[in-house]
Amino acid sequence: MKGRPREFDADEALDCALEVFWRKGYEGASLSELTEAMGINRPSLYAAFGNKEELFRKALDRYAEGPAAYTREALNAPTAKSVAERLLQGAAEALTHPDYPPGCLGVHGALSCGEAAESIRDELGSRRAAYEVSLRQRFERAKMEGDLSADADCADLARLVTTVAQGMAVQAAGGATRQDLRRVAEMMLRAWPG
Amino acid sequence: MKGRPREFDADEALDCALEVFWRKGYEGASLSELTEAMGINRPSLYAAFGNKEELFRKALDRYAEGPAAYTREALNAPTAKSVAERLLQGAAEALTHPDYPPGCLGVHGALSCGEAAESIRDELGSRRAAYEVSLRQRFERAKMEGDLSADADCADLARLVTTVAQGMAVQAAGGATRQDLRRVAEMMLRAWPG
DNA sequence: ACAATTCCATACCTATCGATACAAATAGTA
DNA sequence: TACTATTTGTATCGATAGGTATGGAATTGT
Repeated sequence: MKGRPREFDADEALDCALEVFWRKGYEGASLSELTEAMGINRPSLYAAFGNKEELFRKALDRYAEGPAAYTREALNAPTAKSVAERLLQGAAEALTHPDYPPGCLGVHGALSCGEAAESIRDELGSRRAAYEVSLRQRFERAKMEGDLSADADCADLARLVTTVAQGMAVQAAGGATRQDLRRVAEMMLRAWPG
Repeated sequence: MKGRPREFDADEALDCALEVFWRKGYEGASLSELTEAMGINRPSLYAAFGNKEELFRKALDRYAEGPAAYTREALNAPTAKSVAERLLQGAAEALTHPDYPPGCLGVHGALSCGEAAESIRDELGSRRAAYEVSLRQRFERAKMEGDLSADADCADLARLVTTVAQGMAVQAAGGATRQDLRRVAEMMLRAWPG
C-alpha cells in the first residue's frame, strides 16, 4: 500500500452525506452542500465514492443498517402483532429522532426525484417492495404458528402496515411530534385482527 | 380591451402545468417541461402566471377544486364513519385515476422541495394542517350527533385518517394498484371505533 | 535519497436552471 | 393611417448544477 493516506474517515463522511440526503432528498442535495457537510472537496468525493448516485446508494445502505435497522429487527418479534407494534412504534421513534432529520430517507428520496434519477426511484421502490414481501412472509409464518387468525390476508395486512408507516413518514416530515405518531401507531394496533 | 389577444387558453395551460407538477413535484418540474406541456413559451408564462411559484399555487388551487375535490366533499357525508369511508375510498380512486398521474400533488410536492422552495412546503403543510382541523371538527360534530363514540379522541382520529391517506399516496406513487388501495381503505374502515 | 503513488486544492468544463430584454407581430382606438 | 397596448418568439442573462483536468504537497516502499 503506497501513496498518501486520505485525511478523512470515509464512514464519518458517509454519515454526513446521509444526513444531507435525508434532509434534502436525492436531487435536492447539491454537491456543494454534500462536500461542505462531509468536510472534503469534490475530487476527494469522486475518488472515494464514485459519483453522486453511488454515494446515495452507499448512504442508503448505511441508513438501512443504522437509523432504519428497526424495520428489519421488528421482524424478529415473537408474534404478528408484536412485529407490527415494534415496526410502528419504532417508526414513531425513528422518524422523530432528535439526532436525525425528521422523516424517512426512503420516502423522502423516492418522491423527490425527477426522471433524471429514475434509477434511484426504482431502487427505493424495489427496496420497499422487498420489505413488504418479507413482512408478508412473516405474517404467513405467524398464521402457521397460530398467533394470527387464519382468515387474515397476509398480503393486505403487510400493505396496510407499510402504508401506515409511510404515512407516518409524511407526517413526520410535515412536523408531527413523536407523541402524535405514537398515538397513530397505538390506534392502528388497537384495531389489530385477532 | 386593447392589444394583441393571447393565443392560448389560460385554464387549459394551467391544467397542463398541474399535470407536470403532479408527476415531477415542484422542483422536479423545469420551466422547459412546463412551457412545452403548456404549449406556450417562457415570456408568455411569466406574463400570464407571474413566476414558477405563483404558477404552482394556481395549479394547487385548481387541483383542490378538481381532482382532489373529494377530500372536501367527503366532509359532507352523514356520519363520521361515512366521512372516513368517502375520504379513503375516494383517495383510492383519485390516487390511481387513469387520467391523471399516480399519487398526490400535495404529498409529492411537499417532500420534493429543497430549502429554496421552503415557502411551497409551508404552504402545503398549512393546507394539510387546515384539512386535518376541519376533519377533527367534523368528528367532533359527529360525536355530538351521536354517531361517534363519546370516548373517541377526535384529533387523534383525524390524524390517523390523514396519515393513512398520505401513506396511500406514497403507495400509489410507488405503483400500488387501485385494488390494493381499496383493500387498505377497507381494512382501515373495518377497524372503525363504534 | 529517490521514485512511485496517492491525495488535496484550485480552477474550469458543459449543461441547465429560473428569469428577462428586446423587437416583430397583432389587435383595438381615433 | 397613426397611435397605443399587449402578446409572441428569439436570444440571452447570471447563477448553479454535476463532473474533471491539472499541478503541487504528502506519504510510502525500495
